[in-house]
Amino acid sequence: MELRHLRYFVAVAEELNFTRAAKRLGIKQPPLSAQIQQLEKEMGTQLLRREARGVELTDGGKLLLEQARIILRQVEDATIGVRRRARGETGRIIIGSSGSFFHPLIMKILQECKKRYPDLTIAPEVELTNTPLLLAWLRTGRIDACLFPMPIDDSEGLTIEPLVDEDCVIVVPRGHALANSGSVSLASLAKETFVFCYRNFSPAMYDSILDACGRAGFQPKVSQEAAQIIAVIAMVASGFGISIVPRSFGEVRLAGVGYIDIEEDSPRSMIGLACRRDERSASIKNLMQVVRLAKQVSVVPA
Amino acid sequence: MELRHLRYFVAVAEELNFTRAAKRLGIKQPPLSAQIQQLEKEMGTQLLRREARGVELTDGGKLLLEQARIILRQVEDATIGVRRRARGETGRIIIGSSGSFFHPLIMKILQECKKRYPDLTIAPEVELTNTPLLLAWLRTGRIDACLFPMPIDDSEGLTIEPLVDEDCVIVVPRGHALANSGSVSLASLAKETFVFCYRNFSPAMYDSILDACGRAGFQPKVSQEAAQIIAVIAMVASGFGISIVPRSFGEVRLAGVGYIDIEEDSPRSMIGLACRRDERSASIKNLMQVVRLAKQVSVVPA
DNA sequence: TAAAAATACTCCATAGGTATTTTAT
DNA sequence: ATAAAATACCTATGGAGTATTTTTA
Repeated sequence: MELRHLRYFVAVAEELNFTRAAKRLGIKQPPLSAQIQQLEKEMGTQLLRREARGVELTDGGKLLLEQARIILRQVEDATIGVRRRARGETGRIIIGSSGSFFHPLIMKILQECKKRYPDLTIAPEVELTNTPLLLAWLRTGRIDACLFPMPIDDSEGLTIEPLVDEDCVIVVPRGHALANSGSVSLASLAKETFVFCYRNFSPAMYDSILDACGRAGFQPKVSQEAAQIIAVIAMVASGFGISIVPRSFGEVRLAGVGYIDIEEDSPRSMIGLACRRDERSASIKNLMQVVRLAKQVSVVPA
Repeated sequence: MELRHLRYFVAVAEELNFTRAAKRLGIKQPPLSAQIQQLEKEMGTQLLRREARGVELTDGGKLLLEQARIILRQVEDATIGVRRRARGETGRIIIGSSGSFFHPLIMKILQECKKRYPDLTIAPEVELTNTPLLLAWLRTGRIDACLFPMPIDDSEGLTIEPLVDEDCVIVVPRGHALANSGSVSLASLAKETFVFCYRNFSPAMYDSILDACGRAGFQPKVSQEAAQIIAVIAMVASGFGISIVPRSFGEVRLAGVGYIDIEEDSPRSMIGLACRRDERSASIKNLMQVVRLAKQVSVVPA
């Protein structure tokens, strides 16, 4: 059986007249009769009762009419769906990230993507992990794109779109000596004890902070390490020490912590969106394109 | 697009190799390539990425593979379904009846039908009505088959399969003079007042009862008429009079009534199943056939 | 170099057209 | 007598086969 048989059958079943159906189909009556006879032979039963005035449907014909309409509709829908999928307008992108990112630009990009491609789902990879593993996941295809703290040591084979470049702030527990300072220099933190994320969580940020401290003349004493920045802030609140986090984490208004600006030479936190350089999926290219455009429009140079 | 394109595409998508797919399809590789190229042209996008070692699916190709499998499955299912429908193994038969019939043979036939054709639904016409209207409904196709009290005046164009032939019993209210009689003659009811169904409800049964009374030497005095036999029995219970109903209605154990046998020359209640003589639907023919066979097996001559 | 798909062509099966017959009012 | 489908036969599109080239790991 071919779709032609179904298309022809639906025409005859709707017109209840071979001649009119043939005209509607743009073919002549005899070949139409022949095709319907083929179909009846394959079905092993009559589908249409030929009466003197037109034709009527048999029980089998009635059922086939229903089914054929559904099938033909589905073929059309599939065609449209495949075209949209190929254009990257539908589908599901799994996007990874080491922990949560609070920068408003990231939210803006996800919103913009939803606006342009409402049928494209951007799903976060649920398992939280660290940068090296995310890199491996991106390369093997477990995830399609990933938010990374930049720079990445090993960006071989990846396309990276820089997204966020912000400074850091100091997190101190309520009651700390510096809690009421408007801003302080890094050097004044030389005697403090610190809580940081494991270096693996984000080598780039870790090194950026340690480099800045080095330039300020000290090596921070680390009392405690955590697996996420949120956990770091919670630990600061619990008195494990102070910490340095990207400015956008100042949004996390945990009871018991305060944020202080860093006077000059703050470590910078940079985040980029990465995908495989040889990526063929239009949806992922669309996402990267949205990032590129959104930055142009909204990031005002400081 | 034709189903051929989908069949070929599924083969290639599953083998991920044109040559093997062609072999599986029983055609050669070049025409298979040509068909897939046609499909890609119609879809307006690449479906398969041809790599040196075999091929891989694009996003659009992945979606089409899913959809094509569904469509091809649906075509197969439709084919099987149409064949079954044509054989009368599936579908829905609307069966009419004037009121409820309690004869066990009727139940037996419905059960037998369910057993032989489990996917064939026999649905009762819900609107209760009378014999002449049911006849019209059967002729116009509102119902497909109908249980009728026999004989029918106007059986033109119908096929009728006799189903039940039983005698009648007398219904009396509790406390009636005859309530404890084992059996009585019709003649002894000459002075009673009666409750009957409207003649239109079932002309055959009405006439059968009146004829029997006539032969017994009296014309029953009718105090009240009802639209269903069940209602008649309820009215007897309420003291409107006595009545005569088919024996199988003795199953209706309404509080306040008793049933008494009729000594010789009882009116007979006959029920037949009718369908249109020119009926083409195999399912309805199957139902009639079940009636024919069930009678042969189970009706033991008295 | 080898494996696999694409290209170029040829052929023929069959979809579709034309003319006519059959069928049932 | 008419309307409509079936039959018979012809035409030609395009699906499939054969031979060869191209491509890439």
